[in-house]
Amino acid sequence: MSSAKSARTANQVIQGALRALCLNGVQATTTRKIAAEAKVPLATLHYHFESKSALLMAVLKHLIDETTAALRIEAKRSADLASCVEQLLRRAWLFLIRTRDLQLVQYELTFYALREGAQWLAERQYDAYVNLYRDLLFDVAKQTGALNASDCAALARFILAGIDGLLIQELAKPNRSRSAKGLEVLIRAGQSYALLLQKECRERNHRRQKKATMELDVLPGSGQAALSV
Amino acid sequence: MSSAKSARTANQVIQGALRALCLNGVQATTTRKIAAEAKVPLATLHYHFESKSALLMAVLKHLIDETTAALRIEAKRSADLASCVEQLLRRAWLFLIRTRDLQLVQYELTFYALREGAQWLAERQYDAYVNLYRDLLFDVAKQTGALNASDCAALARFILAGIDGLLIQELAKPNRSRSAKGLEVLIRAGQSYALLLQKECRERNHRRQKKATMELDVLPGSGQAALSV
DNA sequence: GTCTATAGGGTGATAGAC
DNA sequence: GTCTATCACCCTATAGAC
Repeated sequence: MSSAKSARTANQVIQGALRALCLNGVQATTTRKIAAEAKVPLATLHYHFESKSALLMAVLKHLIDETTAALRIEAKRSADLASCVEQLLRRAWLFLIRTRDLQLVQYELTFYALREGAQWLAERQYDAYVNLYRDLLFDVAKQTGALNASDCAALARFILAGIDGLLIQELAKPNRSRSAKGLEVLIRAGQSYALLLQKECRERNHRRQKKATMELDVLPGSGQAALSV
Repeated sequence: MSSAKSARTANQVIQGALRALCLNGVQATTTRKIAAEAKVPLATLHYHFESKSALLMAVLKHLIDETTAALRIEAKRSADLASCVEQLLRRAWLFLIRTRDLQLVQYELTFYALREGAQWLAERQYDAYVNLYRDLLFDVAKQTGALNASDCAALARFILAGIDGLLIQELAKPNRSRSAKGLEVLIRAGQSYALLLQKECRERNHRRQKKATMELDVLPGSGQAALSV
């Protein structure tokens, strides 16, 4: 039928796959189990997806989109960078813990992607999360002029790494109160790093201004800052 | 033949499994591929290991032991806690990057373990790394009396999480220079956290001493510090 | 687009000779 | 302890009717 119905079925398959993956893990998830969870005949999977691998990659893409969207919505505007870092980490952690099973599947699928020649998808995932955190930080930072975008990206990478590390510890050996303490430490570390970056940023600006004043009637201008990625 | 020969064959199987896992990933590693890599007949696997799953868990155990042993050897004595944190992180990172493929397999196997009812092994892995870092830190900290063992464990967890997060980023989207910068940030963060813990530790000691002096001729003693895990 | 039935092959595990 | 041969099952994917 129409592509609307088709898309609905494809989505139904993805949802079924997600349930099957949560229940069995990537290793033990077969197309038959997916079809059963999605309540579609086995052949329907292969009509909508080129292969099992392609279906699982679609699931990972879905998971990335859902997670980043949820975290973006949960984010609230903060007055300063320090409280932004704090709120961001607290809300992210709360969400990730609440969706523990999905996060476990997401890690499994990421490693699966690395093996299936879908490195691009792992990279996309990485970018999606770094950009998410960077945007949320920059929303606040640009108002106070505290940090430029690339500094925000560096801070975002630090936060992402911290969250990943903490989550993996919680998955490997669950202990909520230990993780809660770890989160507090991470918040402080993130705030300290933000402060350090701000100081460096201010110093760069001062130097640039001084240099610009000195060269004002020597060179015809263009003091654009290089933006390293 | 003797159990010596038997152990040698079992080890040969583990080495073959490791090679097969590096080449194919956990998902695509079959007992046949393992047998081929190990140059043993298929049935030999099942004589030495109860099941494929048991064999893979043995591989993970082997990997944990090898990694912790290597990192322990690479560690050098440091004069103070700050340089201990730095050296520890630098050496660990260098080793992990050099053995990138093994680390990828280790992550895959850990998640596999979580699905195979071998949560205990994931916990053992977690403990092995936390204890490794804690011991290396405490070796230095106890000499200066800077930190007690449980503070060292907290610092160890922070370091472990940071390393894990950094390594996952490098696996998902490889970029050595970006990771190198991330490592520098992590070193500073670890050193800052160490300083914070030292300050707290000193304050605790002062309070305890003051309290002990005040209570000297009121109570009969026992000011043992509680050690939380 | 959806379904039933099945092809074609790979899987983990084992029996039984040596 | 080691090996060959094989079992019994499950896998992904597709052919072809509707």
